[in-house]
Amino acid sequence: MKSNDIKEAALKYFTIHGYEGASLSQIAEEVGMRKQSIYAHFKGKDDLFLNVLRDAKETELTSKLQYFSKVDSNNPEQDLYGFLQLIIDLFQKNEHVKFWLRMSFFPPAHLEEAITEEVMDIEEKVQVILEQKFQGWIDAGLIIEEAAITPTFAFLGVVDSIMLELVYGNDEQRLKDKVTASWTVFWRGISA
Amino acid sequence: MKSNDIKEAALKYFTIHGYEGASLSQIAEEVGMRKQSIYAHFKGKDDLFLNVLRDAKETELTSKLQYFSKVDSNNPEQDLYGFLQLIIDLFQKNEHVKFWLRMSFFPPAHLEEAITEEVMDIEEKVQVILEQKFQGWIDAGLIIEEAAITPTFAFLGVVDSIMLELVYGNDEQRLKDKVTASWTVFWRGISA
DNA sequence: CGAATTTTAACGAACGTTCGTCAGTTATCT
DNA sequence: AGATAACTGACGAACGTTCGTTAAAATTCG
Repeated sequence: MKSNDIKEAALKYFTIHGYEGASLSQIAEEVGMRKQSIYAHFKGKDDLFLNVLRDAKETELTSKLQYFSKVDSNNPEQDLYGFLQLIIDLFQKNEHVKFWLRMSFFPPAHLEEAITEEVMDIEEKVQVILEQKFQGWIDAGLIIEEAAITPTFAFLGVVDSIMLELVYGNDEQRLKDKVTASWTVFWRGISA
Repeated sequence: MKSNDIKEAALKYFTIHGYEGASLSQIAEEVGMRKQSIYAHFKGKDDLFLNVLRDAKETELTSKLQYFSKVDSNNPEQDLYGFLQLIIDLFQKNEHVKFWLRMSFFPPAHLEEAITEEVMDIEEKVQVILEQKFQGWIDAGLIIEEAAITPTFAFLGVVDSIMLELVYGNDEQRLKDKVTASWTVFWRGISA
């Protein structure tokens, strides 16, 4: 399907240059066609963007949900650290994640509403699952006894900070060190 | 000085729409002049942008350095939590910070090198000071005995995650909860 | 002091370029 | 043959930028 090639190229340029900075000419050139031919597949720039956005959302969502449905151990240390590694792997092999991050926090103004809706949808689902997990571990006496929302938010914070370091991403060693540091302190801060 | 009005308006539009999405027409209109008049004060769009960038850098740097030179107590809990509050205050009353954050992580491609240089300069200075502080607290037995870089990186991670939440910024209560959660877990994870 | 001169800051008009988009035509492929 | 998807050509609008000009403010000089 040629539409997928277009979306792939669009993803690349939207990620690097943002919505306003990405031009249909560049995207078309990457695929090996003229920019007008894109209109045989999409209604226009917005339509193309929103399609890429939804693909990115699905990648993001299913990867995360699948991880937590797969692992079901009573080993929070392994599960949580594994999730951090999943994020790192996803980010490095899948351009969708960087695109998703950029558009989550700096969306094109005229599409902010549509984007925020999708972002909040994921955010909420992940938070709910994470909170349930933590509640289970608290009940099992595996981590400190407190409101489940506390380790949930703290962990989401660790995830965010690692994603930022991934975006920054010009120093592999620094990334490893920051992950190790954040994880060490976080785990000490919640383990019973 | 009219130049400052221009820079102020430019800061606003660069922050909201990014480099590519901000137009000189809009910026000029905000100040009450035509876009051509901007060229009496700046060589062009790049020159205007880099001037705004350097202002933002100075605000960012002096605020942070000043905080750590002012407080010199043996109370890391107070100092560190105060720093988080400083970040939040700065962000909410000063548009420079959001601009700085956006351009740090998603710079316009053709200015990436110049921007990265400025960003790394701040990053490094803050890290050095923070690491010295932590070393002092470790030596005084106030926090866990380990390599000073560990709490430093972990704390920088907390700062980053809070800044992201500030950018996201559509839920004041959620911000407070995330700050509280991250801080609680972090502090428990490093306090002796 | 007052006149002459330079500097500053704004302007309208226009430049060449690129943007996203639409219409009509040709080529490809079942 | 008919449908799909590519093409060429053209559109108005906006972009950043340069030009020449004007009016006012600041500076220099007789």
